[in-house]
Amino acid sequence: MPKVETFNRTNVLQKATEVFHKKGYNGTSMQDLVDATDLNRSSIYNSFGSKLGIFMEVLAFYQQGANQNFGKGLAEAYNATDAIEAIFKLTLNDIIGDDDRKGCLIVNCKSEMANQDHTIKSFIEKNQDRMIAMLEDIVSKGQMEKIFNTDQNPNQYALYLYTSIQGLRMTGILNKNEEDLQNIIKTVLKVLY
Amino acid sequence: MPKVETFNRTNVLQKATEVFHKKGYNGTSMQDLVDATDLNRSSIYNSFGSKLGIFMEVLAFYQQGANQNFGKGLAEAYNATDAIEAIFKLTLNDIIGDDDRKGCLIVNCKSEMANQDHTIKSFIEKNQDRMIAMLEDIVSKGQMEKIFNTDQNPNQYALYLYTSIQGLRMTGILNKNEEDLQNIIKTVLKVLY
DNA sequence: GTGTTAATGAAATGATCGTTCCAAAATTAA
DNA sequence: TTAATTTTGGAACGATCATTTCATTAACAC
Repeated sequence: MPKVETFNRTNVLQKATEVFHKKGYNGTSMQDLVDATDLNRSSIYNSFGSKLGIFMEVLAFYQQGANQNFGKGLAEAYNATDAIEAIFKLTLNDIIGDDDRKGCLIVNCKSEMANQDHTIKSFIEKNQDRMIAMLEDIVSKGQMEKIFNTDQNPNQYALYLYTSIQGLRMTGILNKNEEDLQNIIKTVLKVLY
Repeated sequence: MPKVETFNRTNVLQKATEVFHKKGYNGTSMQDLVDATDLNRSSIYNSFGSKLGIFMEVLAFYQQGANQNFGKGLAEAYNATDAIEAIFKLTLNDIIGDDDRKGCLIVNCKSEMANQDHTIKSFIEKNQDRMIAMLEDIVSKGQMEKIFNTDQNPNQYALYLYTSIQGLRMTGILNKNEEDLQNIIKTVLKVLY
């Protein structure tokens, strides 16, 4: 019956993610998206509804990529130490690997929009819940394995680690020295032992 | 000779700061500033040059206010423990006291613009240098007083603390629970002892 | 008071904003 | 091949963007 969507949706989201990541939500125009995706204006609106619509899909796309990375890292971890170090190592690699020093799209989005748009706010709350659940799980296992201390409960340590990751992403925007960043991570994790 | 500037510059910067803080740089329009400051468009351009011009002054104004707060807190500190706790306590109060949960203007600005505008980037680098110098000084004294350990040198600890403060500001945007935030701070500082 | 100078008010600048509209092109079921 | 359906291309929408222009108003030195 109908003509089918011809473009590669993943590819388009990839391109759109790059633009939003580099320029932020308010700094990105529809024209920027048209240029980056090689899609027509109408096609964007037809497929994503609005600027906020495509941005929400971009956020989900970005989050999915990060989750996959974490998943792989955790799969190779033999104990809680490996696991938590994998999380921070992947974050560090993401920081070091980005020559533009854009920071984390989700952290940036939180800073730009969480206090203004309810849809964004609740997306990020869910993202936070997932991150904290993951960290809590690692801490919990580490405490059962007697590798981590029990000075704080897993949820408290998870919120601490989540906070540290956000701080790391912010610092990574201006500090290019890998050794410095590794040192911060070392200090952050020391309290667990 | 000339008619003199009639408006209260501090008052105008105060109002402009509120707007930029709430909506971000790209989210704020010149019309927003006209409405908030009760100044005429021409007067804004006449006195501040451009949107980026007034924003730079807003950043300096905001930074100055924060510095004064830190200064007062540090003046009352008898030792390094008091000092570092004052810094985090003031940060916590700033987070808790803001019902809009806007986060820190400078952290937000870093996330939005540091990778795009060179003037902004260098402002924030200087701000970071000052913050780290202040923290380094506290750590240094604490180590001399034998209150803090010497596992890391003052500069390394300072960067760690700076990173933690940024993380705290990000977490504070969505987490309203003061107890949780205090707990994070406790965990952050534990590594020093 | 007069002359000088700069701040002000209000309108207008061209560019760009996000979004819509509609005819044309393209795809599939029949 | 035809009919049905939806994507596409491109122009256009009104609104808003940051900035400029200029006549008017107000303050100071003399």
